[in-house]
Amino acid sequence: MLKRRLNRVLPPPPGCALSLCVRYLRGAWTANILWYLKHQPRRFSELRGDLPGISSKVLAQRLRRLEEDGLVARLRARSSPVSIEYSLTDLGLDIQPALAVLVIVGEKIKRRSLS
Amino acid sequence: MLKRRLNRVLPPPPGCALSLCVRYLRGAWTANILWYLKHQPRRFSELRGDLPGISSKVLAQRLRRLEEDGLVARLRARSSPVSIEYSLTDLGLDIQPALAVLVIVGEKIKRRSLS
DNA sequence: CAGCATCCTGCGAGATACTG
DNA sequence: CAGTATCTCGCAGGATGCTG
Repeated sequence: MLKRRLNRVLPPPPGCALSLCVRYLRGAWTANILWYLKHQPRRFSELRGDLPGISSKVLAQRLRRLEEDGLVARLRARSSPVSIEYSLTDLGLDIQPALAVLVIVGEKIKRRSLS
Repeated sequence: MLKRRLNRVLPPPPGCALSLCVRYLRGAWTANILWYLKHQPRRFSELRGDLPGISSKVLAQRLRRLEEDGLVARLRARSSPVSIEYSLTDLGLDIQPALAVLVIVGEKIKRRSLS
């Protein structure tokens, strides 16, 4: 059956740069995954440790989409005990400043909600 | 029936500042709505014009959540022809720099995908 | 004008179990 | 270790129509 990847969800929001970028961060975990890849490549189970509560299914899904979107690269490091490293591509690096600002705003929000 | 608002979606991603902030931008239109409120207060139908393709239902939902989250303020401007103005709160202003960076990254992405 | 009501689709996510 | 399979739930969003 023809799979209808018609982009029905998130379909015709204005094609401006903001929507373009936000689209990459869809999903509750996506931004955090990119954040933990900032400093070094990480393996699947390392990322699962970084993100307490994520299921392997969701992590695999997010990583797969990030790879499709060209933000994350996949490298099979070893094969005897299977080991796969995920790292940021150039595009993934480009998006990091945006995440940094989101973190700063998030901390402001946190402080505000405490007071 | 007891409505189970258990926050099942987006529930226990690490409670870090990044997740906190990303939570406010959930939804395809949210970031754009905030963006169009940046320079001046806007009325409902003005926003609908700003965001070609959005339905009034979705716009009303997003505005309501933004109001709950404390990012947007609602002001009944006139009552004879009902007119309601939406504007950014201080918190809504705080998040603007993050959106600005997302726009810049989005433009980089756009340029990259053209070449 | 500024929405709300209703019905429907598709995706993100959780839980659990299983595999090479 | 790095996933896949199956099931269920809830939300974002579209379409259409209606209201004060």
